[in-house]
Amino acid sequence: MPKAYSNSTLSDVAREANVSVSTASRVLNGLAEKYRISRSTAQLVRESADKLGFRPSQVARSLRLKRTGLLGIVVPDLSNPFFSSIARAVTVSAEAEGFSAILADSGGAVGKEKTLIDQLTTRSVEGLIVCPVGLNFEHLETVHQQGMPLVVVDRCKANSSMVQVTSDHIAGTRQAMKLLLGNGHRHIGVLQGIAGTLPCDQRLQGVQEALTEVGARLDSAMIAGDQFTYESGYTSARKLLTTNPQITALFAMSTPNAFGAYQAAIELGLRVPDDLSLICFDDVAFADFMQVPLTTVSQDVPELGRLAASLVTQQLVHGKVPAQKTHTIPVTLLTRASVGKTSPS
Amino acid sequence: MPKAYSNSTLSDVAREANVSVSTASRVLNGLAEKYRISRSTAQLVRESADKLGFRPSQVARSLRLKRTGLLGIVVPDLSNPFFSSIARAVTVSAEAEGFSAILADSGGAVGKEKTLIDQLTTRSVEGLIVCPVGLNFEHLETVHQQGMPLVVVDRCKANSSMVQVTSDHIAGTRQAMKLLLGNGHRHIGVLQGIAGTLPCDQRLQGVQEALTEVGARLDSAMIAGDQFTYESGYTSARKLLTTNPQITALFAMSTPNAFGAYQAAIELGLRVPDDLSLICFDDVAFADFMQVPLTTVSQDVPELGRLAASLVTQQLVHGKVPAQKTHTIPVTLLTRASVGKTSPS
DNA sequence: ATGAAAGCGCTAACAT
DNA sequence: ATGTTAGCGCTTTCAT
Repeated sequence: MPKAYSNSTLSDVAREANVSVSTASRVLNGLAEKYRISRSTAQLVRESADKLGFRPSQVARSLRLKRTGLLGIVVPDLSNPFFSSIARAVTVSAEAEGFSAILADSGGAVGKEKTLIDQLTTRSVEGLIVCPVGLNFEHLETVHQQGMPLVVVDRCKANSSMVQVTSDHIAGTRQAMKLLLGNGHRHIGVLQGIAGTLPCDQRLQGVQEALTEVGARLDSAMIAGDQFTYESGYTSARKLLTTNPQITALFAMSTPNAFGAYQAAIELGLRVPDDLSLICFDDVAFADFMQVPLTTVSQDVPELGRLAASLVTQQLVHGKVPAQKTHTIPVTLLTRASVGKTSPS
Repeated sequence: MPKAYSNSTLSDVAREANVSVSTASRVLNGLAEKYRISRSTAQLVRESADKLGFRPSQVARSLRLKRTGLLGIVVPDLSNPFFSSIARAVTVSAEAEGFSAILADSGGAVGKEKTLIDQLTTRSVEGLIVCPVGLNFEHLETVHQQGMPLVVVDRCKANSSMVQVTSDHIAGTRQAMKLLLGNGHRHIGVLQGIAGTLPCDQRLQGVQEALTEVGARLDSAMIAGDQFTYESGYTSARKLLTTNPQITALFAMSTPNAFGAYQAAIELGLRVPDDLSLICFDDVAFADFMQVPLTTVSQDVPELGRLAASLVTQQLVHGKVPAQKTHTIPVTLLTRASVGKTSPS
């Protein structure tokens, strides 16, 4: 019975089979044909390898071949379903192409993100998929310019030469706004995430565009928030709703933002959707079982990850440099119960 | 301005500094003192390294030192918040101890799990944290017996010599059952997950024990289900509720199970908690915003991951072999709204 | 206080 | 059809 995991090396196998290491290497790498190695020798080598439970050292191969088959993936928070879903898609896609992925969690800190990417390059990952914190891209640009295949997901950078994958924030937001506006809402508050990040900026732009089309404009007093978190949603919704009592609808940039807003609404005695409509970007699991099922703009999260992974593996295995820099994934409006019509006044 | 990422090697640095590679290596590894290398030489080496943007190759180091600083983590489904939360805790803890983690998703297939672990060992990971599918442990036992530091999380194996970390399923279930029984429920249906896995078996045992204490017993006709999924919960709840109309409460083994059950209840015209009480193991994000906030037995998921990671890193960096084989993490009953009293009959 | 050289396990160019 | 050998980039023993 061969040991399943051993520390025997190629030279052990060669010795056992009475052949040279090159012959052993060739056979074990399926190059027997090409080198016209006799069937009997090949067979012998394979048996020896089997007997010794030979496992080729990827480390040694990597050093020799200068290819590690390693990808790095960094996200701001893996406990956030949005990012874990991306991480899953990346891992699975990478695996299918023969790559393994080293996972890193930046905790939303740019400094940490930088350190992690540094470590990953030091480990000779062949490609990088990163969901950046989104405010500083210098370290990403640098590593990209040095020739590292790199794909940025979600919090992209405007005007960048890096390959980027993101949802269609503008179209998604416009759909959401269209629903709100079509239902008579004219005083719409915006709960924003991290200002300056592309998802945030583009959603803001979508709001503006939609408003412009109906001859309105976005008052900066109607915008609040600074994180994609529950707390930010709660605090900013409270602020907005007390300062601007004329608000009939809230557009939240994330699900946690929306839940925070919902809580704020309850505390202020506002019923959703009767007194206040609520819509948000991102989707929740089990949204249908919520007190008020949220109407959302749902992103195709696995597709973001899948595409990002494929963009780097295609480049790695087939040398296909992505023709397009910016890849935009469509989103879907999921109409549930949290948006209502304004009462005719 | 030094290049941030380059491909210059140690010998490049040595040449630049007019010293030997050994000296360069020593200085750059902080061994200058120990080898009594002159301050000026050391300084020169550092400057050269800086100038060339030298980044030591971890793969070369790994080959030489036979230490990769790599951990493997495999889970059945990273898009499940339970597992992504574990993965996060593991990654972060590992990182803090100087390790990186390769992430792998088995998709709940034992065969895949086996292949992945095989690949990971081939990549010379120094330790393994695995949330197994939970039905077959041979491959895990094997790799463990070969001396690989390995910690099993969640779906553990009874009577194993492997190091295992899991929640206190029995105590948690008994707490849940105590609540149900205290509220007068005597006809309690059980929605189980993957039969044969330890979490499933122990929860079943907890149900039995609690029932025995009040002089009742668990009828096998009151158990249904075969996965920890929504569908399994839905199907088995429908079956149980139609076959046994006397049921007043359902104990679900997972949150998705519980949501499936909730849907089934709605369709059967049963109100929760008035007509049917519902309680489940695992917790949901935003449970408070559910139509009927679920009463749950909440696991300390991050702690499961943290402990597992620490168990392997402690062994790796300090040679501390875990004294205990089985590590049980306490759980907490979170009383919300889905459990009611039976109507006096 | 520093250097030369072996060798970790593998692949591939260059023999024969 | 198979073997010899250099070398990937690093650490460390042994010299000096």
